[in-house]
Formats: sequence, structure tokens, C-alpha cells
Amino acid sequence: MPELPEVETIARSIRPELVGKTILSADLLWAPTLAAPSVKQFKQQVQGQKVRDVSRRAKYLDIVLKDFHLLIHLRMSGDIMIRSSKVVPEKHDRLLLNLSSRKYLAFNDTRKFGRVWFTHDPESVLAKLGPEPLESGFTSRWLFENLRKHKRQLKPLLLDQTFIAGLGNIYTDECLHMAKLHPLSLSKDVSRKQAEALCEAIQSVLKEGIRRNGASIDWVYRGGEYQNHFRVYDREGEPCLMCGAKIQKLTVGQRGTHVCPKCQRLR
DNA sequence: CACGAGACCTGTTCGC
DNA sequence: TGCGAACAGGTCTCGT
Repeated sequence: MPELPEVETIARSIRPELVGKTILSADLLWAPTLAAPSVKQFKQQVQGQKVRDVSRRAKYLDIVLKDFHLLIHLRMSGDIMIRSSKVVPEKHDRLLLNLSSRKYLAFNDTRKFGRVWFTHDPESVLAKLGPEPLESGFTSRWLFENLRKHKRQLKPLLLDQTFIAGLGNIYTDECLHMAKLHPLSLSKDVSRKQAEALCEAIQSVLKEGIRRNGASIDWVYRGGEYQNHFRVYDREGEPCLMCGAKIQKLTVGQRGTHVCPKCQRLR
């Protein structure tokens, strides 16, 4: 579920609920959710911490505390919600943070892939990430020059968080379609002009995702509506909005991949 | 270095 | 209707 726009949406929605509040205690309902440190140390040290800020880096949520950072990665099925203390926890809640506002933050994660880090030094977790696509360092020039350094299939490279941070399966398909590039084309063959189109596509698709509060599919719904505006993702057999050709689904890097066979030619 | 397969999990949908 | 297979927004590790 959560790619950059979804995580950004969550960060924005929980920020006003958290900033200035104090974490009174934590309940860890599924121990492996906590990647580091030990359960004991975490519970001890998180208690009494006041929330300074809530931000996002790539697909990580960064809850900035007085002396620590609480980094949360939602992976495939994670979600965050703030509930009144009167409301009982849900079946797939993995971590609860009890707040001074008589509410609690619940990290709910059906598939248990999500992870949480509690650390003084966020860079110990985030160091390998590539640039944020919506920040100023990310330009078509940067993209062109760095695509050229690799001889890789375009889609797996865009999904590689050490190359660019924040794209996932949905938004990558959408970006490649908008830029009229085939997911299997080789990164080093992308022209300067194509890199410009791709850079533009990445920024506009992510911004649209954020503007629409992310995408919500299947049983997980958070109020986003970008799923109603997909150009290719989950539209196999339906007409391309640009040319009318039927959208095809293929597998690239073991991920379901959607392309318009007319707009996105492979060489 | 690049890539595919398998692992980690649970739930829903698909195909017979 | 029932039941197993396939598949799902992510990332890591291993073998080739």
C-alpha cells in the first residue's frame, strides 16, 4: 500500500495529533515489528518522550522525539491510525503508543512486514537511500547522468530505493507510462530528452498522488482517491487513455507491471 | 554488477 | 459450494 504519497499523506494527517504530545507508554503486540533496539530498552526509553515533529523520508515515517527518532516503515500492509483511548485495539495492531492526549497511535500491519526503529541516529537506518524525487537535488540532469551509470532494466532501477527514494510498484508504472518508456528498456539507453520526460513524470505523478491523498485499494482504505485516476496500474485490458490500445500486464522483476503496448515501445 | 528465486506474512480473489 | 493456487502497495538475501 504505502509508497511516497501514502506515507506523506499519513505524516500530514497524524502530525497535528502528535506534535507536542507525550508518549506515556508503548505496547508491542508483535515483537518482530521492532527492528531495534531490544523491547526492554525501547519501552523504557520511549516512555515520557515528547513528540517534536512528524516527517517523512522516502517511505519511512519519522516521528521526531525529544531525544530519539521513531522510524516506521509500513512495507506492504502497514497503516497508522490515531484512536481514542476508549477504542479497543484491532486484530492486526502491532504497536501502540499511548499518548498524553487520551488517544493512542496504532501501527496496524496485517502481513507483519512492517518495521519500527527507535534510535538516536536516523541516518543509521536511512543512510543508503537515494534522493527525494520532490526535492531540489532531483533534476533531469541528475537523472540522465545517473541512469547512464547503470545497465539495468528501467523499472527495477526506479524501484531501487538506493537509486531514487519513494517510488513503489504503482507509481513506477504510472511514471513510465507518462514518460512513454518501457519498463524493460535499459537505463543507460535513456536519452537526455527521455530523462527529462521521466523526471517530469515522476514529479507530477507523485504530486498528483499526494494531492489525492494517496491510493487506497482492496480492504485497506484511508480516504485516498488516486486509485480512481490510474492510467495503467490495475487496468489490464482496459483502453489506454492516450491512444486507446489495450493495457497489458507483464512481470518485471517479479512485480506485476502494466504498460500500454503502443505508447511504451521496447526499442 | 545485474537478475531471478525464495523468504518473510496474512487475506482475498481466481480458476477449476 | 469448495478448495488450492495465485496474487497483493516492500525489501532482504542468496545463487548464478
